[in-house]
Amino acid sequence: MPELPEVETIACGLRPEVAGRIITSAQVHWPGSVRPSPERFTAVVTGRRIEQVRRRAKLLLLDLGPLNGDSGRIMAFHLKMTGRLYLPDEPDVHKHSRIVFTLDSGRQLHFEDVRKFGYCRLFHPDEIEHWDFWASLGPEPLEIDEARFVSLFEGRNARIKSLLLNQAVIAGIGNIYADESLFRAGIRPETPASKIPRRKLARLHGEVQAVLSESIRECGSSIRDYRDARGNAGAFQNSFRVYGRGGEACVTCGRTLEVAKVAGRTSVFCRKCQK
DNA sequence: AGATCTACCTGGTTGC
DNA sequence: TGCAACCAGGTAGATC
Repeated sequence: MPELPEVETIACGLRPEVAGRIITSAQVHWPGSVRPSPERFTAVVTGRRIEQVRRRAKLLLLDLGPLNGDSGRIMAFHLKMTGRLYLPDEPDVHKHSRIVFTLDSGRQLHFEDVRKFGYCRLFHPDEIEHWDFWASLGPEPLEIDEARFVSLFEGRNARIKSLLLNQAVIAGIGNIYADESLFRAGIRPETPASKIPRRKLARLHGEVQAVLSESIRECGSSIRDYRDARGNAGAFQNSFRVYGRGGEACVTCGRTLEVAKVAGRTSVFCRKCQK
């Protein structure tokens, strides 16, 4: 389930292989994975140079250069839960390959997605700002300072975990890093943000940044589907303190970690260490 | 404003 | 072994 660190890892892995390369062909194997239509999608991207590989929130962006004097395009991938973007060693079409790009280097770039929740959308550079999802995205958690971070939550009655997961409040955090950050900050996921003292929100700012940075350093977390651009697993799952550990002992106090649904998501926390 | 539910999907796991 | 039920989770959209 690619969140910010996983998408960042994929972007870094992809960059040296695809930046500067020209897309010589694109095949769409599942129409629902692309917008606009597969015919249009293929026609628009073919022949363009991939100029940059970027990330914004959980979106992986490929900036495509102009063709025949037009404005260039942005390809925005959302991997959702099971999406993968990678360069297989051998050209091939796998069972869940939804889009296969062939590059002028001879290598292929695959967008695989078992559950078909992910997508790739095409935009004109000045058009992406009008995309509702893009326009609604909150700040990047690694670029925001403490005061601004705290101000995102102050006076809000929603539960803190719900706000952390809300991409319009802060962008890029999903279930894993929400639970891990809240554990480290000593805050229970169901706590209304307005009830959390300022100093604890300040601490949460530090812990969110620490968890995300550590995970990026470890090339992300691999649970089931996630792999980086070269097909390798990340290692941060070995550092999980609460996610996926319901019923096990808290690493800090030994108490049994509890599981609850908060904001509709499975949430794991320690009743003793998180208040 | 915010919570809750459903839909979108498939594959792995669990339980009988 | 077979098969059904359940779970994972990001986002949109509807409803209260």
